Amino acid sequence: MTDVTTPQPTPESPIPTRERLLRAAAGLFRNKGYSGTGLAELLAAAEAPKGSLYHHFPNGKSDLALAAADWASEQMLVLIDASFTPAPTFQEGAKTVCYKLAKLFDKQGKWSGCPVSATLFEGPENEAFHQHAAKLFEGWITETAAHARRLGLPEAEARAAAENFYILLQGGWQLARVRRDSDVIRGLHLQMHTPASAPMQVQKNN
Amino acid sequence: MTDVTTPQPTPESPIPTRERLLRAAAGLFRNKGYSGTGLAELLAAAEAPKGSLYHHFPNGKSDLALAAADWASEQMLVLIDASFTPAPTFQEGAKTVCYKLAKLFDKQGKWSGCPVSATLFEGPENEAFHQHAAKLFEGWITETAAHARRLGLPEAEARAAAENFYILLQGGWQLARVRRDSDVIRGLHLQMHTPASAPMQVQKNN
DNA sequence: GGTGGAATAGACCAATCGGTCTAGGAGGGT
DNA sequence: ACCCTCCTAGACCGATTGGTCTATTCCACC
Repeated sequence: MTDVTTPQPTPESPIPTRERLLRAAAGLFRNKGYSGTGLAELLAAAEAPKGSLYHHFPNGKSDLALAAADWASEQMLVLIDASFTPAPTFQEGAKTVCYKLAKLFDKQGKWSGCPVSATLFEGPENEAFHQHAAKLFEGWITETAAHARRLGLPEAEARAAAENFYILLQGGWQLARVRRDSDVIRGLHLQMHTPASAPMQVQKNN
Repeated sequence: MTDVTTPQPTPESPIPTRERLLRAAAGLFRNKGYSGTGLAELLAAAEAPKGSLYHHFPNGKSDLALAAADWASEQMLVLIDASFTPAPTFQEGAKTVCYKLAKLFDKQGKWSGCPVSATLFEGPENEAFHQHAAKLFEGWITETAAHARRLGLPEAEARAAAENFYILLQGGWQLARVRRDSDVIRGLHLQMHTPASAPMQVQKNN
């Protein structure tokens, strides 16, 4: 979830080809979709020749897409953990996730979509792609639910809260993208379903 | 938002070519994305020759995409109006929208994405595409906000409630798609942000 | 019945697609 | 020095892409 767009081959840390490919793929797929990204463009962005691609990912574009989705998903999990672990409450953790994501969006001027969905939703109508996406998404929810439980939410509510948070995040992500306004994401936590909290008042930024 | 996938040239109502193209485009783009859909496949689905496409949409695929997004958006607006107009409260209207959408998904076995975002988010990085998508999305929100106002929500809350509903809908749509489970959408209204309502308890389907 | 525009039909095109394949370079092990 | 393996490099391929163009059909109108 860090800077994805630029491979930036820093002299002291020459990013290995395989990871350059992953980063370029994740970045491009997020912006232009799986089928919207050509191999030529991808290889140019990764500064890698075609031979390297098919060496590291024998099945070519589809292999790369799955791996790139994994990579991006992992970044998201790291962000989730980093946000919830030090949080005093689930609400606070969720808020931190929103703010971190919003900040990321601001930093990298591009308004990319969710990497996993962008990569895997279309692509070939391949069932493997769909199941892969499903697995990654459920991973986010499961991880979030674990934090919810740890932070004191009862078993039943924990999973529901995680799902709800995920839904808000995806929807907000999309609206933020279409408006190019990261404040949409920052405001999400105010909308969160809080089963046993005080009645909240609407305080959006517009 | 009705049956999109099958052009079905019923003998008594021979759907005009232009609309066959729109339906086929909306249906295919939802499933495979803009760049994931080839003209050949599209024309086959619409049972129209290439000449007709470029007659009705001089700029070809991109023109068709914009028009198809308009068409799909209009269907959505109809569904929104049909749901909110007879509703006694905003909550009830929103619930109806969810249920109608879920039913549609069940009926047409395919788990397509949101037509507007699928069509317009990728596609060419074209700025026109982005602005078109933004306009359509805001249209949904504005329409929903109008119903909210009509149903008694104070001005400030009306727009926020509409936005929140839209965010939930988009997020839920995506989760439902990845799980192939329309109940996700049916359960959305329970998650709705209800500024001044009684505390709600979590009642998800799993 | 003829005429003109709207619409249909599909052959055709350059460009690009994803993918294959061979050749060469880099570097450690012996 | 030699080899062997990992990786890079890009020429090359058939298939498919979106788009153009000409010919033909259809039908309302005079």
